[in-house]
Amino acid sequence: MPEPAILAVALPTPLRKTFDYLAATEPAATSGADTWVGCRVAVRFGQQRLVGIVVAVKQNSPVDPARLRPIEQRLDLTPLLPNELLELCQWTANYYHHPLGEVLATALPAGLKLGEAAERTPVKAWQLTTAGCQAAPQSLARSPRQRALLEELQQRHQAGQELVLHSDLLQIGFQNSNLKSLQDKQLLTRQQANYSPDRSQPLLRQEPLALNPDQASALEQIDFSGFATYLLHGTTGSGKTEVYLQAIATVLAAGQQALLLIPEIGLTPQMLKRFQLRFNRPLTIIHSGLSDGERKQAWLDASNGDTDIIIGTRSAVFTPLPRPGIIIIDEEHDLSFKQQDGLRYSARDLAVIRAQKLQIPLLLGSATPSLESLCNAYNQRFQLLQLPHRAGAANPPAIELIDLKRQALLEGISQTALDSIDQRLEAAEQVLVFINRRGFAPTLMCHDCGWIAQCAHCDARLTVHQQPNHLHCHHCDHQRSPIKRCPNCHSLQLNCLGQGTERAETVLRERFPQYPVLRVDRDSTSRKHAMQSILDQVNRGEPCILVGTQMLAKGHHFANVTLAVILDADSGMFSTDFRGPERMGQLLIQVAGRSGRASKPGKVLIQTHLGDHPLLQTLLRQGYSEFAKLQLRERQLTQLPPYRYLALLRAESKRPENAIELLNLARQLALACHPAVPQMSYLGPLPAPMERRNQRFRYQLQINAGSRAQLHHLLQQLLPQLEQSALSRRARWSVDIDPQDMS
DNA sequence: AGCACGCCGACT
DNA sequence: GTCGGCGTGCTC
Repeated sequence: MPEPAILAVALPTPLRKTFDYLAATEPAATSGADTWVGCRVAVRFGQQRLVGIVVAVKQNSPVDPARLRPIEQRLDLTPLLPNELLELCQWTANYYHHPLGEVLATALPAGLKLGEAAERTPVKAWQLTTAGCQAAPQSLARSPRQRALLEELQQRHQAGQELVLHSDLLQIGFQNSNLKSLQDKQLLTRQQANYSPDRSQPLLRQEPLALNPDQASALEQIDFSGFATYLLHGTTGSGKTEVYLQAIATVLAAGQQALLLIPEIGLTPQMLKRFQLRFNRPLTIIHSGLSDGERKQAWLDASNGDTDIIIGTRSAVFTPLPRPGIIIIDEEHDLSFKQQDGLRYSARDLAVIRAQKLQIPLLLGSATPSLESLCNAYNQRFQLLQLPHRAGAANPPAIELIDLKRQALLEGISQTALDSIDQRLEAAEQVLVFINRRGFAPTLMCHDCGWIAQCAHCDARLTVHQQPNHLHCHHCDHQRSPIKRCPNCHSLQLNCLGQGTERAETVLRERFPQYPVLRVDRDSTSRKHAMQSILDQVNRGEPCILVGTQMLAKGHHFANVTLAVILDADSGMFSTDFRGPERMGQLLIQVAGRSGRASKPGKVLIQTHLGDHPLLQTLLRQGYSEFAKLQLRERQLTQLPPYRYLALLRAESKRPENAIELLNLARQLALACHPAVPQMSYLGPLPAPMERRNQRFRYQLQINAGSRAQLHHLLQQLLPQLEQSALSRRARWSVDIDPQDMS
């Protein structure tokens, strides 16, 4: 009898290694070594039962054979993860220095991760009974819908279709009650069917739009026969989506699948509708509102090749694609493509690796590409495609700075801005007021003694909210009742300092009482359908003022907005994060893009105290590309990404010394591996920008390297040593490769 | 991470 | 006398 094979299993634990188990011995379950890899197994791990994934089969193990346990159960007879995805996960684990088991757990939908059967829930379908096949439709003359239904089913039956999907029947206009009636008459029975897509219709449901020369040229340059990354830099309103649609049409026509990644709140109903109306092909959307069951279903549909277009957020980069044709990332600069906890991966960067492995094109689109991507375009790693003009007759908005120095302000809004708002409303047009802070005011201060309302758990001020009236910490979610009297000097003179969306809303309502003021931020849109009802009202086109945060800057199309006012352009320029200016530039251009998209000319007013700032001036006078070049030059001079490669070691603990000592050890170990030289520098341990957050003290050690290979080599040596130290258990710590947010 | 084991402080 | 705090060690 041959010895049982040994399986290397990746388990969802923070340990950076796989564990060896003996394969089950029943002959049925051990048919051929190859089929093990990519299958899930249930195993005992210490005292717990876990589900892991077999990543290799071998004949012997470095572990004492007596200590090897057999697996408890084989959960898949055929690999759940195709080789290509498993390799992508392995690459991810290496690159982000994260345990493979946790990478795989991130890649799989929750149900499959926990060991549920990899089966799709059968869909509801109907089948005619013998009586139903023979029944004369005329016998149902008294109920025309039932008669029509019977005729429909008999027709399909004659065409050889036994099972008809419930959803198909609803879609062509039949009601649940019609089906129920025929069921009661025993003319049909309920069945379960496996979903199988109907691709008999022509690919296009709707004629594509005519491309302008820029769009046509961009599309022509995409080589669908192999791997390349294309950076589609298209001004807001230049028609990027049409390029996506036609690129997708090309791969669908070749019988392939398309994967489109979008930012977390980026998928507007308008855009979704365009994709649904364009193609007669199955389309799956993977969004945050899906239940675990729906997620599993979507994943398995993609895996079985039963869906042709997959639209999803960050984690959808791990969707299986048996017939891959293209990957597209919309708004590639968006921060939400980088996961900010646990496995801190960038879906954009993983997409590059995946497209390369799959030998398919990757299309990155943005009106404000990240400096990383622009740099890759300039050094020929990405191919730059440009759409410099707005589609149709739309002209770019006129952008003006309002110098706030010496200006009288009404709660942060200048007279110039108020006058412009007035004009636009009088002209029956709409206005957008952007302010990147929710709540009423960011600070509550005692006028008599200077006391400031602080969060009890963080080094942060409590934000004043008035709807409902309370104080709220935006960093740890701590809330408390409003304060009327200063706890320090008992004065009643408590002042709200600074502006938030609620305050801007209040002021604008008072100043423009005859027009509706609609606030759009996380608080005002948390109720279900609240966002939709606001959008509906705006789309009716009547004059109104929209006040809101970043939520307004993402993707929406407001045909009648002709003025955008940015209340505070300065905060990004003073940010502790070196990416602050880049983010601010992107935000300004994105907000500006909301104004005047149709035939009406748009205007953008930017309030600032830094009117002469060279970055702002370049952005306004020469556009985003020149602004980006200026920023890139600065990054080169200051030795920062994309010219250098960063890793951030973060540590936090209730007692500050635990985190600091851990990072001190990390620094020592790092220095032992690689002394500090210009090619490899260490910064820290330093307190994080907010030292105390949620009752924990946070510190970081930044490693700045001139080459990726050196950085990874260092971490490969450093992390196992760090893990072995007892200090590593006294603080929570994590590694962030290519950190996007340094806080 | 989970879970067990082990060793000290304030409770029925 | 025990319940439970968290420090330490281990998981094929």
